[in-house]
Amino acid sequence: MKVATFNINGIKARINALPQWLDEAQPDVALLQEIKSVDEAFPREIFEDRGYQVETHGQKSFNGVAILSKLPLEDVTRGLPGDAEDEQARWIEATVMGDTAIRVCGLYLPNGNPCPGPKYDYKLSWMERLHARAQELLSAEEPFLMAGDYNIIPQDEDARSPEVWQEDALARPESRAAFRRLMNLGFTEAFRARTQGPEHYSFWDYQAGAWNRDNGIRIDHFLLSPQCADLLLDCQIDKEIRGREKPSDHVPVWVDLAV
DNA sequence: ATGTCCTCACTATGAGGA
Repeated sequence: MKVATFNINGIKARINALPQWLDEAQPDVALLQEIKSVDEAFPREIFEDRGYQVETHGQKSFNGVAILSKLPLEDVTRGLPGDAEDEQARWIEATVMGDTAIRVCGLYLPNGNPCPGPKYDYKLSWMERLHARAQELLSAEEPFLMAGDYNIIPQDEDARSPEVWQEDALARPESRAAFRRLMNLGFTEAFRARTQGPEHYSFWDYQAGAWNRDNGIRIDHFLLSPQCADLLLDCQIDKEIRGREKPSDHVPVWVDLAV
């Protein structure tokens, strides 16, 4: 089973590029971030026509996550638990009903800039809620994964120019520590389980010729529960997508699971 | 680390977010 994550940076702007990638990559499940659309305006027919079940958790203008799945989805839930006041659409869960049922969580973790400031505080508190939800899910001792735009550069090797990011919310020590605490619950970061070394990125800024200079960062991640990590066959970054017509600033990352 | 892109607003430039 192939599961992908892709921050599309707006469904309207990616109305051609996203279906084209789906047709080529043929993921069984696609976790989308930054759909920037309310649920009613999401063009679900485009994906239903391709055999995907479509579940969205959108909001106007900003954020918004979705799950596309060729396998049936059950128990879809929307919103990260832990703060009834939080209006931002950044979390969606569903159980993918293949031969082995797998709980998938799609997430768009807050950017957190500028830092320090309220946005950084929100990022860190959101990560505490993520930690709590992860603990709950781990206690079931079943295969599950949490994937999406984490807005975290885990280590210096995950940036072309780490010195530039030192004071940024994506790389600040508190951000990295929160990500490590999450990992230390027992997750496997799928990409690093298979590929070591620098020069692997999932985001290149639109500005300053970042793509042409390969000035990227790796911020889109798959965290696998122990039972899910046992199923991991492969994890790759579809880098080539960034060089296409009207691309997102992120590219898809995917895992192949022995399911 | 700004040479851009995306969305929305009391429509066509500016604000806010990344």
